[in-house]
Amino acid sequence: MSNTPPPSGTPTGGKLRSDAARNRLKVLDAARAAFSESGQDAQMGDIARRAGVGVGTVYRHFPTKESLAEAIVAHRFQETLDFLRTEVLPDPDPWHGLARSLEFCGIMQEKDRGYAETVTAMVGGSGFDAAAIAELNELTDTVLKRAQAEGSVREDLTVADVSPLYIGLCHVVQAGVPDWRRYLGILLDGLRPQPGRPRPTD
Amino acid sequence: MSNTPPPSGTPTGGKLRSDAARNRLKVLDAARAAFSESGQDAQMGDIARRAGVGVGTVYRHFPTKESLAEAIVAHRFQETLDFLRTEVLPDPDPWHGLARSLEFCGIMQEKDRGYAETVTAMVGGSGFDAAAIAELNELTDTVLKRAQAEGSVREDLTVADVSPLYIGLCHVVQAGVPDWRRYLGILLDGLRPQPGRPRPTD
DNA sequence: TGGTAAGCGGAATCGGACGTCCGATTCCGG
DNA sequence: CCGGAATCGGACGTCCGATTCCGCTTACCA
Repeated sequence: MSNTPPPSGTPTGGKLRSDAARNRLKVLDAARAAFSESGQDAQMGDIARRAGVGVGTVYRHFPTKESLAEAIVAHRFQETLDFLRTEVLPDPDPWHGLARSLEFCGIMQEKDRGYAETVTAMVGGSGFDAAAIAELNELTDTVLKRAQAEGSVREDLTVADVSPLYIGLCHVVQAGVPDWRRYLGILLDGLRPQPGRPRPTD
Repeated sequence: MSNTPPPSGTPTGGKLRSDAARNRLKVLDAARAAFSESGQDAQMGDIARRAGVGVGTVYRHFPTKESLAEAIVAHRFQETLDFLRTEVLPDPDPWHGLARSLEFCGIMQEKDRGYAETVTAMVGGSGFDAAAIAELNELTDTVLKRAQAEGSVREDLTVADVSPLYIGLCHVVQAGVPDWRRYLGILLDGLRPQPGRPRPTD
């Protein structure tokens, strides 16, 4: 016992020795690549190799594979928030913004086999930085309300209805459906105000 | 070498000794239960235990875990086809039939953690009884065309557009979204003839 | 520059799942 | 009722990936 190396959450706790800090980044990069390619099947040994580092070093920074995976997920989460903040929220056309945010999810999934897992975690809100979750919901809610205000989205939808769309889309992409954008089109049409069926409440 | 135990595809090749036949069924049942609970993570040892049989027996009937999994998938596939044949096709209301077939998928997924995998395989048509795949497509196509004929579904949809819906839905259910039926509702609305946007071709 | 604690590398260890093997047991035709 | 072919059962071998351990190296400060 007597062992509690720097908690090593994403934010580096105390200062690290310069080489340690450098290695930490190399490991994160390598892990990002490995998880993107292989999802949870990525191997610690492989990550170490890609990082040009020994396994021991990987474990020094992230005590378990799971903790490393979490760090990657958190990073992807931030990337997603960034996109919403800088691209979707400022979009003058709320409907377009909403569509783009879904498309973004599909594109990410194409590049990153682990993205679906991230999305599921985000939506499920499981064990996450509460602030990040809150911001995500707030951003989504804002865009949704704006779109409803301009009449481009049905009135009865809430954030809780939109979240699952991301999950479904990611997995459709993951399953290798080549023109997932067509699927996305169907989803989007389902969000439009429905003429004959104005309020599918319940 | 010199070994090629009864090919052991789903249809029992030659006659089995009575106890062997009995055990084969016990194994299949146990496997069904195990895969339903744990998906691909189900363990051979556990399956044997549930079946009240030694691992050796399991391996006698299914030379690898994968072959056992395939048998289960094939079984689920047949169940699905049965549902389409007996419940959806005869439904006088094609739209209702279509909706029910999607709902069926959600319900199966709730009961069976491995169902999404089955659906993905069915849709991808990977390594499957070609006849079964053909029937699946034909059934779906028939229902879809009927619905289009009565004007309840947009004209531009094809089987290829509908299949991904199943994949997405399964995974939404799998992710634990409690009211996935609401998600299903959005999907279905997206299938309706779209007033302002009649032909999202491309 | 020397001392030293922080870091490093990677061989060795652990654990656990699949699949094999073979002696014991059970069906079934004659 | 018998003999042996077909089956069983489950201990054991194999493989593979995560994690640990520890002697060696290096950054950093007085």
